[in-house]
Amino acid sequence: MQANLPHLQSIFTADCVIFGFEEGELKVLLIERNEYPFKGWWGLPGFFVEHNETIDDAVERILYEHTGLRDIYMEQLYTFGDLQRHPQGRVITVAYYAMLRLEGLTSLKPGTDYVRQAVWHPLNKLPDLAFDHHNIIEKSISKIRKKISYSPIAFELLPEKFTLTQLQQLYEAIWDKKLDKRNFRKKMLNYNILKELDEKQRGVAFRAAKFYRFDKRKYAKVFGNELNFS
Amino acid sequence: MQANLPHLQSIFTADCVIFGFEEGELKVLLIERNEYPFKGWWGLPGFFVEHNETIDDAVERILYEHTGLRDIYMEQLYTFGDLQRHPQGRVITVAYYAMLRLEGLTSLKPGTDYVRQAVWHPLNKLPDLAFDHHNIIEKSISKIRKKISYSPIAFELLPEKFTLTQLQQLYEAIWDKKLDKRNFRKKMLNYNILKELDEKQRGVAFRAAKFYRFDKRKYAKVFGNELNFS
DNA sequence: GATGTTAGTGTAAAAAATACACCCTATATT
DNA sequence: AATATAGGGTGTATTTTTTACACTAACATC
Repeated sequence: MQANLPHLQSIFTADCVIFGFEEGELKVLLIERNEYPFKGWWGLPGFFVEHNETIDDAVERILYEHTGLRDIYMEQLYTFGDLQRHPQGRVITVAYYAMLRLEGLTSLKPGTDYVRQAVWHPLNKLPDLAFDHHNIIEKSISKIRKKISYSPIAFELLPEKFTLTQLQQLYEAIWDKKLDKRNFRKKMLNYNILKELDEKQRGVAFRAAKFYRFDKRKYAKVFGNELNFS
Repeated sequence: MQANLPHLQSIFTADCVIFGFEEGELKVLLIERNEYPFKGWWGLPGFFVEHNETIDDAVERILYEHTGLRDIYMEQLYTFGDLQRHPQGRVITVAYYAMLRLEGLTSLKPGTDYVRQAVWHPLNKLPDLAFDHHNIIEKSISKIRKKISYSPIAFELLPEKFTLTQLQQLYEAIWDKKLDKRNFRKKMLNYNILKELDEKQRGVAFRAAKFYRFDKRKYAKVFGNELNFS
């Protein structure tokens, strides 16, 4: 594709799909590539896995180098190994995903020349992407939809303190579907994994909403075991 | 570990976790290795992925070479890349799993010298296994437990025609838990994905049970969409 | 025809899910 | 000060789903 392609450093890489939620919208973290192939394109943070590091370590390192984000718990999504996914030959990539609270994470500083900038993009208006990254993002979304059905990963995407409306909007964004306010609240509160705080919203031009916090201990009790059949 | 280790042909492999169900018991397909490392040990069918084949193709080829099994739909489970999982250095392995009807699959013929024999082993008395294969099997089981909660993959593990009791025993084996017969039947029949056949068991020393068949079309309608929230 | 073994069935009670509409309250506007 | 605006917050009746629970039916064998 381009003259001065770098040598392949290994035949497998790790990619990160980082989701964030802000203003009722799901976003994904993309980087602008500063290196061939796909120089100048947007893509997922991702790079070669070194020979002496585990994949888990690699993906953490790569995310940090590309975006400055640290200590993000990522889960493995899928491994992609199509023959044409990389223009320089078959490169297998292990994709990981994570969900983040988007408060205060607006300015991201890449720590490598391979990346020009890292920017949150709304999921419903993504640019063209390098490699098969569109495909990887698709797969992540469908995994998240399933997962949120039986485990409240949603909390990862919200600030520490959140209102029930924010929580509901998040579910609505992930499922792309309106939910009933009263039923949603009833169900959520019945799980008993939310802790009501004394605090309220401030400076809003309408009745202020109560803040809630997610109770990790209770969560483990409720969702630690499998779904029930009988 | 051993003198004449073969050269590493690539740094990643694909492993197969094949589950079968027979006589109320879950089984997994293991091979006896005829090659270092772990010559003489039991392990999962697995081998190197060639440079010009997709992982999906590789895993299908490997399963065939190791066991003679063909046209088995396998799903990707997880990619394992710990530094110590292979004695010759870091080898990344992509594990796939599948579930099979165990009728008539008793005699398996390996087609490669790497494998001495392929044998079904009951899940609850596995021998010591090569590499991290115990770990891989563990992870497969927990995936199956989750998956069966929201999609009836159980049918893959039963013969074409099965009785409701067989179906129930399968669920009980996967969940390691007794279920109520009446409730189980009611629920299963209510899904409307079973077709009652005219046929009955024959030659059994007690009241013969009706056979059922799994209706794929109806299944897609019922389980095609996600779990519901509101 | 007695025995043993699994197949097959119903109902009442409890729990969960759903559909649905109005008043509350903090600010902004006039 | 009165009013408008916009989201916050709540209850109930109905339906659906889940659960707990025990006996008779059918068939082969002795």
